[in-house]
Amino acid sequence: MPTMIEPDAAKPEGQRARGKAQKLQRIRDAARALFIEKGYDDTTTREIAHRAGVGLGTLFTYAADKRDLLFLIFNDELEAVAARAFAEPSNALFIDQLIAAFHEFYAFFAKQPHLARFMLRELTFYVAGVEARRFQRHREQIVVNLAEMVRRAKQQGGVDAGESDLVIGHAIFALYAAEIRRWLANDDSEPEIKQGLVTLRRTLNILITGLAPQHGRR
Amino acid sequence: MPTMIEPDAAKPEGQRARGKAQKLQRIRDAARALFIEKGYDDTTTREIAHRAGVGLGTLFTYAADKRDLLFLIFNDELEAVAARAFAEPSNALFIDQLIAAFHEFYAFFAKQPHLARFMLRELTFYVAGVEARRFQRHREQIVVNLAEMVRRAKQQGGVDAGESDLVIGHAIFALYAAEIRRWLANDDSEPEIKQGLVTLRRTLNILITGLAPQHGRR
DNA sequence: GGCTTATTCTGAACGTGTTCAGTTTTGCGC
DNA sequence: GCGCAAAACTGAACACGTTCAGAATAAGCC
Repeated sequence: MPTMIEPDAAKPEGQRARGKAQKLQRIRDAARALFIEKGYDDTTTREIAHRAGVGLGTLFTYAADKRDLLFLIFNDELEAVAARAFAEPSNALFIDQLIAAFHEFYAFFAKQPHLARFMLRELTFYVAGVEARRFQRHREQIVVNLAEMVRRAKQQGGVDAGESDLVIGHAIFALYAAEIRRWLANDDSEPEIKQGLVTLRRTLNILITGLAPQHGRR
Repeated sequence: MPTMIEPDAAKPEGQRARGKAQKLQRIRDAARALFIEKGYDDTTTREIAHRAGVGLGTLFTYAADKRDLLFLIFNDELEAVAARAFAEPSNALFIDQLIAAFHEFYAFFAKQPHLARFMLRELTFYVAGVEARRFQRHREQIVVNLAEMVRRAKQQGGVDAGESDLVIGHAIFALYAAEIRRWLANDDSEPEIKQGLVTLRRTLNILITGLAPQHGRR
């Protein structure tokens, strides 16, 4: 069956690009299924390649390394989560705004606590892969979003600090990151979102209220 | 030269224990030298075993895995640093007490920025090795020390927060951990301690002062 | 269609961390 | 000294992540 001039494809893409896209999707699906089924460490790259129906070497033309496969899977979802978290400005109390935003992340990570642990483990410090770098940019974007949230709260009078929005954003993110780690580290069972958010709220409240007495010195 | 009855050893230890102690020391020295010389990733366990004059398998009776070797080397020093950091109570301003304590850690990590990065990378989440667990206990101990510092500051009137000492200790540690990571992540050159502490101070000051306006609402 | 070039794919081969069955050494009672 | 059980040691073997020289395939051109 040769020279069958393009069935119905109106795409400007050649069949090369389509092949790549399909393979990428198969690799993504295979990796996701196996990572969830067997965990990150117990999944071998050979298995992923086999399940995706590609050669072992091919895997590494789509992802820089095994780590990158993990990010390849979750980056899209994670960006969607972030988009939802920082969607529209709110008039609620600043602390409630923060908790509402972070709630999205807690809910997302609670769905795959095991892999969440790995993502949070692997994100510390620089990595080589393209997707890993995307992950880190995404992280920085969250800080920027938090800074923007601080800026608005300042305007509305809910916040009045003598520091730049960005530095404050970093501080908020640091507390969130530490809390979510502690929340996920607890054990292998399904983590309790509500409980995690209560603890996070207490911690963030310290930052908002401050430690020093209102008028005291020393 | 047989039956030479113990040259001058007054130790109650048999020569077995002494042999073990010596080997452990040789392994420590070899690992430290190579890690510093070539970096963590570029050092192989074979090299370490060879340099230490032991078989490859022997290495893993002294450390659970390669990671554990890293902690095996630095745990002692790190505990000494912590002891110095939290030595005696001070009457200085709370923020100055904190900076003075963390200064010890910054100075220590600045000596081996490359390996420091690895330690901070590897410490996230549970690990198998004995030394790695010791490292985590050490981490928790710092939080406890910070909580104690908070308790004293409360008594002296420098701090007046509606939260438990331990929760506050965790928050302080979270901010410190995030800052020291950012400080070390910047590049491969020697990090500037002074600069790092300035940033840390700004961040911790936010926690102490708080974000909310003193009397305002909303 | 044929030819050439660029892209993509592939699995054998490599390097490395880790294990473990077998060997060597030590401690100890006689 | 002499056996003998326990402890410590060892390197060949294994499993896995990653690389790369060459094979296969698509694209472009006549």
